[in-house]
Amino acid sequence: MKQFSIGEVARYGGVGVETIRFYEREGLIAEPPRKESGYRQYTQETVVRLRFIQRAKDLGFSLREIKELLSLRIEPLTDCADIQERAEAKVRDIEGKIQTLQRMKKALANLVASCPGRVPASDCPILDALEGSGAHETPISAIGQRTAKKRPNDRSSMKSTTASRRAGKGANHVPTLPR
Amino acid sequence: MKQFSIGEVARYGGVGVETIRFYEREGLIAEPPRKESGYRQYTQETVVRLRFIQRAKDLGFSLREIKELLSLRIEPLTDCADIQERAEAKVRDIEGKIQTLQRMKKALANLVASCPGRVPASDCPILDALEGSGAHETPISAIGQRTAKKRPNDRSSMKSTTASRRAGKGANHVPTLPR
DNA sequence: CTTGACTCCGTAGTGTACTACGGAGTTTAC
DNA sequence: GTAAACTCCGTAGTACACTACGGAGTCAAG
Repeated sequence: MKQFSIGEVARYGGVGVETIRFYEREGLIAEPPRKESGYRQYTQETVVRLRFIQRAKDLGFSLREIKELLSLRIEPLTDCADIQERAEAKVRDIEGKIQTLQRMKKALANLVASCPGRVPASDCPILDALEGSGAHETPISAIGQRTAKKRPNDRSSMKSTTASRRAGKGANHVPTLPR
Repeated sequence: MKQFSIGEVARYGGVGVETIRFYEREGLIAEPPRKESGYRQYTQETVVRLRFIQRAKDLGFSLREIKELLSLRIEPLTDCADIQERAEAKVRDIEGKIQTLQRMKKALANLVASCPGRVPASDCPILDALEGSGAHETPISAIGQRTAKKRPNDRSSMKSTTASRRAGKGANHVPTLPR
């Protein structure tokens, strides 16, 4: 059985040497046996696995998700419906991102179209819109990707009352300046 | 002239207190004068500026880009064409992202559709495709967002020969396993 | 033998955009 | 007065996915 060094496996797997060690630390690939020198000795299976990882990344899966897929791959009770469900969830995720990007693009394109070009910046409708001033109110604030960041952090659990109060007002509610 | 504390300006600007200090460190907002206590004293202008930042973020601009827009806003020689050009560039950037996401979605949707559902994972066409095996070759590898990461790092300049050698082979070229 | 490429390790760093902390001082409402 | 909320600061940490380093040992080709 042909043995591969880490450099070889990196080359055939389409990643860097450092990345291999990183994936090992993250549990995406197994630590292989070593030579007396301490050099890692891989088989072709690791190359296959690395290519799986790259392809899954290309489809938008995160390393955590890929790790789960890899586990399911060898789980005896798994059937294809489970994998399918994850792929469907990823499709929905991607669709959401596309929607957000489409909204951004549309708003930006409108701003570009409203711009007469050769006027001073002080009269620029794009800047006016960003400033929230100008003749028409462009609803920029409902466009962006400002979703709550998931922070699975022990320390945040003690501050959850603050988060609850904010959430109750709608995620993007900004108070009006007092006059 | 009404003065605002950092908490007030955060509330009206739609960001957190920590974020304000972060923006100050990054140069997105100016450090304001202080009270004797050391407390920051803001004006309404900072609220306006924070809202500008949020709206620009909603449109997909990075903080660095927003900083530049904010500079252009007060630059006497700027005309609107300059702002327009940046907005157009962002539209193109977003279009590229949408394209990539569409390709991902299509590939995933095809995989989902090819899945019979209730078969063992060992016969799953999704996993087969990710593994690069199976009856038909799905071109996953041309889909993803694997662009070269810009790493403006002094230290990388000494290793540029390695990068050059890799680039010359096409960004996604992976050697074939020897048989 | 020599030299250059490669390998090892654990830490630190990159980029992006925040967020939290600890301990101390200040402000505000009851 | 008291207590809670607020402010300060600089550092460290989050998430994500890598990437580089330094110094020492190993390997392979000339």
